[in-house]
Amino acid sequence: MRILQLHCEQIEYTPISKEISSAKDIQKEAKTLDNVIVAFTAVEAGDDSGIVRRAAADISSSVKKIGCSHVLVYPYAHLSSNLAPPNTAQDLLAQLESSIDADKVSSSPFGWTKSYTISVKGHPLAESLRVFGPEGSGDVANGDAEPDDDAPEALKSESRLESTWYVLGPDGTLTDAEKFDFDNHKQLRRLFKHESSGTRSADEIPQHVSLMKKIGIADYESASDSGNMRFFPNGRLIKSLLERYITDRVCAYGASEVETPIMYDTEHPSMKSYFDRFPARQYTIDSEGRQFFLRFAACFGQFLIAAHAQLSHHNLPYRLYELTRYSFRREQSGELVGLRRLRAFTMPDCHAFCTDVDQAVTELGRRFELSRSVIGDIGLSESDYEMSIRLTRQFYDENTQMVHDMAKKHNRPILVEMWTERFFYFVFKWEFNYVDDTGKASALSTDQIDVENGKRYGIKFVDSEGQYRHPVILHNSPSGAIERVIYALLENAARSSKTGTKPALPLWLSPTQVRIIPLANEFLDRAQQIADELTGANVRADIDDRNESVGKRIRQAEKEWIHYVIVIGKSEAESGNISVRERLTDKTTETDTASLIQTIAQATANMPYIALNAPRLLSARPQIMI
RNA sequence: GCCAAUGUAGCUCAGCCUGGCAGAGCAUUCGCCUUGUAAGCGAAAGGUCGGGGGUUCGGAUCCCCCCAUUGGCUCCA
Repeated sequence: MRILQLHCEQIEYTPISKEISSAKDIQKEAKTLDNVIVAFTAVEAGDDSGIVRRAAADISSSVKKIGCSHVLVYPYAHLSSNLAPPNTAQDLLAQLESSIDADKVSSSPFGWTKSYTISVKGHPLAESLRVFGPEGSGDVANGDAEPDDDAPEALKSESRLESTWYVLGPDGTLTDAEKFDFDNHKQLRRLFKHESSGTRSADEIPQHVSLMKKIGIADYESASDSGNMRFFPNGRLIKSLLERYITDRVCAYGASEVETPIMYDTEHPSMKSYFDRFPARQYTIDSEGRQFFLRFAACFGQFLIAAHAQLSHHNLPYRLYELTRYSFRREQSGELVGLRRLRAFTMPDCHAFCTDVDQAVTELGRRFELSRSVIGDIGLSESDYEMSIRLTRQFYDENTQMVHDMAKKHNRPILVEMWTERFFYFVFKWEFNYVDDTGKASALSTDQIDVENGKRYGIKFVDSEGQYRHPVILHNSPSGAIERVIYALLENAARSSKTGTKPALPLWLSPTQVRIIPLANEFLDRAQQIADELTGANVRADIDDRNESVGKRIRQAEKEWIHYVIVIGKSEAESGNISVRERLTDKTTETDTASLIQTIAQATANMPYIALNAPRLLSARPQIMI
């Protein structure tokens, strides 16, 4: 049985014509009801009185919570593709109507096509979908309703979730977070407040929102859904470089890259029980009567591949990797901000299938080092992020040494949330969080020890004694979402400009690394030669050949955060040298192309190179930057 | 999703309170200048004042609804 429950200002419906012969004859007149909970109900094959009782109890509890005591039961076949026979449905609907505990319960006619107009109230409990199956199968609640008796196990558990907050020092001391002296760890205090209480104070727009537009990285696309960004050439280039770098590193660590579908059948047994564990907001898509959801991570695709593989303990850890473009999460509209929180985002997602928790713990250590190294090479320093750990007390007691080793490596205090029992699929999880100047914390890198999904997805390996066992699974994103990395880099740039340093992107990510400015048209050929030399040495160089003053073109290069500017005039054309202005030091030096190439090669060593993603001549380039 | 603020030229914003010709700077185009390290000079073009409805002789301006962005709440697998 499926019930779409709507708290309405008003509903007006008019019976039009009989659809089935067993429908009762009635008068075709319009009916209007005000302030009413409308329960659009589809009775499905296999439904019985027990299910009706649970559905009635659920609606009754909504009546109490919402404080509206008029219910309209509205037969609505369109909620299901697996309907009960009409006679059964009519019986059960009548039972439902009489079992709801409310001052007034009415129903609209069964078996008639009806036209209706409806206006639904706007409050958190106004809309919810309930699916009631046979006893024990787990009912599903969706929408904004609070967890109640028919909510999934995970939600019920979460509401009585008991956790304690600590701070773990590099030396292994565990201090009650409330008693910890945060004076020298201001960002960690912000993280603690953000994670534990949820109260924040920010009255300014995060800096990266204007920066992402100003330097031509990304923008909102009003023709799409909120939280789906468009990336301009500069942004696409930066994303490509980050994606390539992270993918190379994950493959070098030992993962095999795969590609999996972005949509999955909601009725697939593994998905169904996963949803029951994590009823989240998804995009859904209909195709020939099947309903699909857009993936919110790469887990499903990789798990289904692993379930298909013939695994033995010799193969483990088995590491799969995918760069998801995209992962989709239909976050509430009020939660979306710039590049920090999106509905469609790019995420490196690497799973490792391990024989047991011990092997998982060892593997986790390797991935911790990988993540630290990746996040550092990308351009974020250790002081830019704070670490947090979530774990069960039992896991802590059994793996104290490993947790303390991580703390020692991190070498700064770590925020710890410890649960008395396990509610989620993981027993342990660490995260690096970027804390921005508005006090918001966002997770970047993360890894988790999953002790549940091996079984759920039927992933098996043969152990040394010939027995089938389910692996323990690690879920790692070494960098976090790519968009979020760009957000962190931009926020960092904005922060440095507040302290008097010029804002900049790391050189290896700069869309233009060298700008060449010919003083007059006659020097354009020489500028082209230099640009050719630089390009040949994997340096992104372009030429501002516009008929503008030198001052203006320098200023333009400054606004684009271009690290090196070369001005070519008469003396350079004659001497063969170049005059290079280095933006961060504000110094102009006379040198030659080869040594500039060497300087740049050293500063971008080991990082990938992708060619300029725009016409070389600025005169040929439309303006996107603001 | 809820509450609040904001939405005017490609961008940043004035005008709105107190209704009466749609404005500025930057960017764009054209012309002049032929440039030496953060804005050379002049002119032109550029508008569904977020969308819809209402009040009014007349609405960017007042009222209602909707959409988007941002902040707070909630949420964040």
